[in-house]
Amino acid sequence: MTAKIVVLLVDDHAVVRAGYKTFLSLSDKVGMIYEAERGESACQLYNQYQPDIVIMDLSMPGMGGFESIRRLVSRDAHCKILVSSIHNELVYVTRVIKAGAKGYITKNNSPETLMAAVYQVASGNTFIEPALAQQLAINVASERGVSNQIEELSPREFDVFCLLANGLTTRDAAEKLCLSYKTVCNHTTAIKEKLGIKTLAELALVATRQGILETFDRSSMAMLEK
Amino acid sequence: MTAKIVVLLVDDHAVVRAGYKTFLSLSDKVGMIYEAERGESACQLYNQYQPDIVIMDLSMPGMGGFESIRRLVSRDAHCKILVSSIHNELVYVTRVIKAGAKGYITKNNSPETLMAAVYQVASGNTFIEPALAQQLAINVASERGVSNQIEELSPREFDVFCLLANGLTTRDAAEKLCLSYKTVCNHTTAIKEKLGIKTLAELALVATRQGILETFDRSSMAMLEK
DNA sequence: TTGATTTCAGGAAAAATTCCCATGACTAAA
DNA sequence: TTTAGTCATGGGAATTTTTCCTGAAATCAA
Repeated sequence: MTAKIVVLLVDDHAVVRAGYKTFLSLSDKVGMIYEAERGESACQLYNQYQPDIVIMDLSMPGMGGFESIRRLVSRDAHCKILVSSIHNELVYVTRVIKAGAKGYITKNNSPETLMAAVYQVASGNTFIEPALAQQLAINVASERGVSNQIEELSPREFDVFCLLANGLTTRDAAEKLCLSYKTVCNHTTAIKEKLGIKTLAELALVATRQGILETFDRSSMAMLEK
Repeated sequence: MTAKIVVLLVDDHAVVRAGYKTFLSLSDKVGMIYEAERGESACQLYNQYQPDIVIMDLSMPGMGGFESIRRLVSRDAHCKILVSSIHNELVYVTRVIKAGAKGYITKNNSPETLMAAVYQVASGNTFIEPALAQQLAINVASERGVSNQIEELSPREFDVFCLLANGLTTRDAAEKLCLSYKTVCNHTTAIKEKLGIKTLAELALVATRQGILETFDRSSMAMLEK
């Protein structure tokens, strides 16, 4: 057996990091575990320790998970990133893989599944959570784009889409993405065009209906629908 | 000190539960820790073990955190629920407390804060995360109700609000309401001001969270106003 | 009646958006 | 290697939307 797996854990929630550490330490193949709260420090720690695998949460403050993935990959093309997300929507899976991650699992998995994913990714393979992989396969086979028009958005457009859907102004989104205001304007126009919508409100509705935005209180909404 | 604190942990993510267990076991005042993946089983386990405190995640599949709180409280009015959420929006705090929870903290807290919250709630007090409590106090003091600013909209403003929330453009809304475009613009500005929002996307989000959708005619609006 | 509030809307100014264009980077095909 | 295509980025000008201020008419409660 080779050396132990060095892990970099990126998640803004201390509780969640503690959970991962507990799970990971069940295996004797895992060595040092470094932790980062956000994307910025993750990049720095990555360079410093050269971990065998990065386990990353998607929804983080600051630059966010997607941008973090892109940066890590642009620095080191062989960077092995396993995304662990609370989202079980297919849109995310495809996006994340496109961005350069090597694996995707949701957080409601057993330690065993997590470790299986870690081994796979750390040894250079890919790992998509079986249930999601199934759905993905079906979707692809049935010729229907994963989530219709949203899939047609370019990666950058998707970034902008997410921020706008969350209620950010064009200016705020530009700042968050470190882009010119005009660029975001142009992306926004393209997004509206592709999705066939006119207002930001529609954009937010599309996002919520696709489950891209967590609406927090689904139960009471379900009640209203009846 | 009396007997140890019996905890019921409700979160659909195994990793997160593991994190809590790690944090909680740092204290010798915590005794048994039971776990539930979702609201349904939480109710059952609650009856079975009568825990001193329930630590609950908000965003869960199935009945969801919100509904779970209501059920637990309706069964046992003295049920002590500490909500631990990834959301740091005030809306959630107030709604959760209204639903009957006794505490609210976000997930990016230290073990110490978590334990402080657990002690407080378990011993019959309440605990709101300090930072959020601050904001809440400020909001209340400045007279702006947190969640139901919608109540402050005038009837006409509410009409406009509903249309915009459904994705209509200002022009379309004006036509639908037989108003001048400028009038609708002005109403929109007033609405944004009252709700403290900047974009139509936010408007749509507020509407979804309040469960207001496709309520065009005045009759159903009158119902909502009560 | 009086004062407060709501509804309506116009004009001028400010801000946001669209549309068109150009650049550089990258990729896939010929 | 050349070519063609896409993507991301943003500038400039024109256009559209929104804000802000103003006032008039209507309603309502005290």
